[in-house]
Amino acid sequence: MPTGRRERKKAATRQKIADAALRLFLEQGYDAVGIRDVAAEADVAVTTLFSHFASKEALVFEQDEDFEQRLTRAVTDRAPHEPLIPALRHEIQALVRHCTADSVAPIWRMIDASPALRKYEESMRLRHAESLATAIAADPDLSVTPTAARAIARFVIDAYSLAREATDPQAAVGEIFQMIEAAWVVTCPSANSTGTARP
Amino acid sequence: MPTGRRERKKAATRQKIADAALRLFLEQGYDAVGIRDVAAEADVAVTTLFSHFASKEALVFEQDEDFEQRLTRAVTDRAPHEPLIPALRHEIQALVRHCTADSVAPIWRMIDASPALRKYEESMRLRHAESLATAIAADPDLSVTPTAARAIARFVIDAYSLAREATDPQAAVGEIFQMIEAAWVVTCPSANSTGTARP
DNA sequence: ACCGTAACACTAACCGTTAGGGTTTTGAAC
DNA sequence: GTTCAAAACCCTAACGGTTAGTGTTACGGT
Repeated sequence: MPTGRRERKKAATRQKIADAALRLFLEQGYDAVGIRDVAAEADVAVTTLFSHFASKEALVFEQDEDFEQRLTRAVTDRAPHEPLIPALRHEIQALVRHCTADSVAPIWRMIDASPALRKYEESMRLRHAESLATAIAADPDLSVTPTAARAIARFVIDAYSLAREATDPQAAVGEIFQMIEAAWVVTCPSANSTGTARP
Repeated sequence: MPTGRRERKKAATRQKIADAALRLFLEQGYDAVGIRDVAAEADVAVTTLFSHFASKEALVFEQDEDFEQRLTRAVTDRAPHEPLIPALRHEIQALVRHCTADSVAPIWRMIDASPALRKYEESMRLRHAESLATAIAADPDLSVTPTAARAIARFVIDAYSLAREATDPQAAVGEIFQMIEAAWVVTCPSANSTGTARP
């Protein structure tokens, strides 16, 4: 039903704001740039900015819904009888690879440098873990208690978070997922071994 | 060297502020009470309040250092050759029991109701996990990689957080620690089984 | 052509937090 | 005791993120 021009203009405004924000943040530092600066640079009113982004921090984590969806889809969209943990490991490996790439490295350096952004990222991760837990608990092939589903979901998010900060991110993912695999196995006594290949 | 009156007066002021804050928060709700209200109720200046507490949220989590110390001491002060995970499980069980007691239940209900407080608690947990990881990595009896130590520390903190929210907190601690035990075992191939007794 | 409404703008404020600068209290050295 | 430095406290004013209130414009469906 919704045709097009309005939505295109809205999306353009949102993008214009996000671009302006990221540019200023990287140029001058997150804390040195005020909301009023961003709004001026994007040529919109402050209230307009806040109608597109819930907070200053949200300007940086513009596309965090992608992250959430990729994780839940790794669970829901996997092939029938494909084991859960390797699927999640694969997805986390891809996500870690993506966020340690050179092109986005300055952004993550900025995030790590700002307490406000770190805090925001942490609370985001809680949301992600809850979504992932729901997806795991909803899978009919798996019969796990709600508590076990939540625990595994947190562990997986922890793996992402820890790997990002590790000196060798890929190796850290492997190491932590070996632990997650072991934790997973004890939740379902009838489970098959799933092979956490790491030479 | 530091004798006494000054410190006693300072501690008294701090306590007066914390008491006033908690009273107002529980009466009227965290978000409905402003810093200026708390300062007025405690009969101190706003700047004085902030010289005792780093933020509004810190008024609620007044004694979070206890939590951190109890966890790290559970690692450092355990008997020689006493296995790590059961010691941690025991401590977490005590902490969960404490924070689900009726006397403090309203406080935690208030925390769960306020996004700002939840966010603050989450970032606190990260600090706690980092301290715990340091304690684990520093234990000469254990030979774990830094990554494994951090992972286990996070899992333990997750256990606390998840158990608090579970319908049966004690059972949740048991369930999650079974998983942690399994994760722990794979980090040190030469480890002994430690018996996660749960009938 | 018309109307409801989504998107945007402007102003003015609220609230947590901090800087700047001053006063009193305390502990200790003399 | 007197004196002195520092600690603890107070006050005012502001800064920066965020929101409410109140329009105005541009779009889309009828």
